[in-house]
Amino acid sequence: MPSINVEDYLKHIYYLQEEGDAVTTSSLAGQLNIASASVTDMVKKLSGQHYLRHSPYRGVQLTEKGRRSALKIIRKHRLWEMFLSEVLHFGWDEIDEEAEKFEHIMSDKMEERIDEVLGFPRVDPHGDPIPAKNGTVKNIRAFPLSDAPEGNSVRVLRVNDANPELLQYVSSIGLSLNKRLSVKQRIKFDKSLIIKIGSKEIAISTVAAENIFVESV
Amino acid sequence: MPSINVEDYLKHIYYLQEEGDAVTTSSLAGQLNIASASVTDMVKKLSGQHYLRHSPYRGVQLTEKGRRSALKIIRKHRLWEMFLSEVLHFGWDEIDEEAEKFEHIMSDKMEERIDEVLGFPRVDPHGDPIPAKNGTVKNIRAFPLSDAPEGNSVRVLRVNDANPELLQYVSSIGLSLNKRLSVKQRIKFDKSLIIKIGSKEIAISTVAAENIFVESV
DNA sequence: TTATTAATTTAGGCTAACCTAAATTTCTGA
DNA sequence: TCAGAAATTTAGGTTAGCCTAAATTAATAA
Repeated sequence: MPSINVEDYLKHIYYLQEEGDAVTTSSLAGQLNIASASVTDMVKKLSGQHYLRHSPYRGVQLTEKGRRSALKIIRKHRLWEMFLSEVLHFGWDEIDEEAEKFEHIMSDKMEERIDEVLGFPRVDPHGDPIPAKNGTVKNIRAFPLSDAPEGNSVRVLRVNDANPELLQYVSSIGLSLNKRLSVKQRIKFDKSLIIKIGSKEIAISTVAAENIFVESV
Repeated sequence: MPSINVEDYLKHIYYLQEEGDAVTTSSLAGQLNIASASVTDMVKKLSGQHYLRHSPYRGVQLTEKGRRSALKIIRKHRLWEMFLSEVLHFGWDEIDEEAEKFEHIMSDKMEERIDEVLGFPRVDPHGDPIPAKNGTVKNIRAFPLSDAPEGNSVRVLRVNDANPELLQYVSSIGLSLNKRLSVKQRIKFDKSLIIKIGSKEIAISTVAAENIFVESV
């Protein structure tokens, strides 16, 4: 049984790997908010236990064993977020932090019960896919709103949950999962956007638009 | 904020104190399943933080601060048991173990949400009182079934939750909270009892009878 | 190409909880 | 009452994760 710490390392490595870049000691240290030297230690340990491969000075890559462990935790995390949202009525800006702790102590039995109670959901409240028990993850085919061409009509599929303030902001302008909007204008100067939601036109910063993922519609 | 370990010590000290006997190093070590020497270490630390008073070689006593911390944890534990039972339909023999982990990471906000969802329950699924937020605990006036005189009619108010097998056994003979029964006969030889539940007569061991708490009716 | 900078690893330490073995104190029963 | 047994504490050690500072390797820009 991996320790809570090991689980956190694996989860963050998986996330970084998903973003496409190489997973380096410092990117991991950044995610976990600890010193790089500590990461090096742990990475050696995890490599010894075959959770990942480590080329010194180059980076890290999950093995199949590591990937499976990471997905188990991510599944529990997202199911628990869903539960907090649906059953205990927590806001979508609160659930990520709460779930950080629970994912590690949720028994497999509780995972199943919650899955049942929720009706076997496929995505969490931010639109992130919930990995299946067999390790499959649905690929969400969405691109960042910041890449949408002028005039495009799109639908919100996912919002990055890493930043509670972003989530609050997104709610406050009337956006949520599956809402439609269109890109009125792309401002060259600062790369911000003017979007139209319903009848309202709203200016949105690049940074926000980079964290809202949409599909054309 | 007390650590998970500190919380566990305080909780078990509270339980032992409640049983009436002096709380000794070895009784605590027994509860926590660790060596006595380790308990001595921690007790010194907790005494330094004014959670308890320690007379070397004599025992330990919670301070008001320690009592309050213990009750906070016990409240979370019992609310969580209730939630597992009512919402996730876990059996009463499973919930204690599950709750052991959650009590330590449940935020105050989640505690309140769960309290609400459950309708502000006063007792947990084993009949143990749920301490109020202000630190009050309702005293359950029940005596062990093993003390009930022959011919007495009683009602089950509480069952000791420390032993899952006992709980399974109690269910299997048709007993649960608030069920009525009467003591048909007390067997002198081994101090076991014959009780009548509905129309069934059943022999029950002393050890079981000592862990079922009832009131006369 | 090479010198500087940036990233990574190594070395040496710390802390919280645990352990065993040895020393000390308290309890108990003849 | 006092000697042996039982309980407790002290002493010294372990492990997992973290840290800082120093040494090493890789990347980059003149």
